[in-house]
Amino acid sequence: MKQQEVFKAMADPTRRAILKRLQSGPLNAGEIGEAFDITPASLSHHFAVLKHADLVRTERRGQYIVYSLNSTVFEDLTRMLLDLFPPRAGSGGKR
Amino acid sequence: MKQQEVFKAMADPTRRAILKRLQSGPLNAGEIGEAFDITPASLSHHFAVLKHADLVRTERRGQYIVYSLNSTVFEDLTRMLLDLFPPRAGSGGKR
DNA sequence: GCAATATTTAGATGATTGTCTAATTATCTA
DNA sequence: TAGATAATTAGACAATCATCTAAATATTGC
Repeated sequence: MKQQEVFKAMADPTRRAILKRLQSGPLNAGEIGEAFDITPASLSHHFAVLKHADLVRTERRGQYIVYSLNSTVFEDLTRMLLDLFPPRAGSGGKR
Repeated sequence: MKQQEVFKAMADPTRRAILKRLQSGPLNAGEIGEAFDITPASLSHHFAVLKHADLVRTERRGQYIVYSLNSTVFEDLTRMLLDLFPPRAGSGGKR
């Protein structure tokens, strides 16, 4: 997995919002864009970054291109963070 | 917590390496710097970013300034990521 | 095939970022 | 107090980034 690409992708608030928007299920580019005040071109750029980091998957559905979260990478991401911040006794865990 | 600052701080490979270096315990700026081929000034800049994101704590110890991981923020970070990527049934967990 | 719609690509621009050198601040010790 | 060491701050510079407009590509339905 491209650790650097993933972290870079997550560094932008718009991209994080896109990921959050996709939690409720796959959406096409236009539907995702409704929530943001940027041009389709800019949005497309963010999609490219997310795709390059393997955080989202795409599938053409006729005229539309449908985006969805790539859940397998999230496990990698979790591992990545646990590696950076190994939980210590007494921290985290229960709420 | 400043979500944006944290993600931005994590986006740089040198800063992630610094965090990783601090896993084994507190170190002063010079000790941390030995591992990297950058000037003290650049290193200091990275420290400032990490501090601003509240990922590290500092304490002056005489001539030296000692850096250590701020473990409380890691829990926040974990929550932040679980929020972005809520684990779904059948994903993650066992290996 | 053609017009309409959805999305991406190309190219440009201003802002942010990582790095450097030089100067400054803080601390120790002789 | 003066010199040495540790680290930061200030200012500059090249590279990267988020955004835009304009043009290109892909698909649908008449």
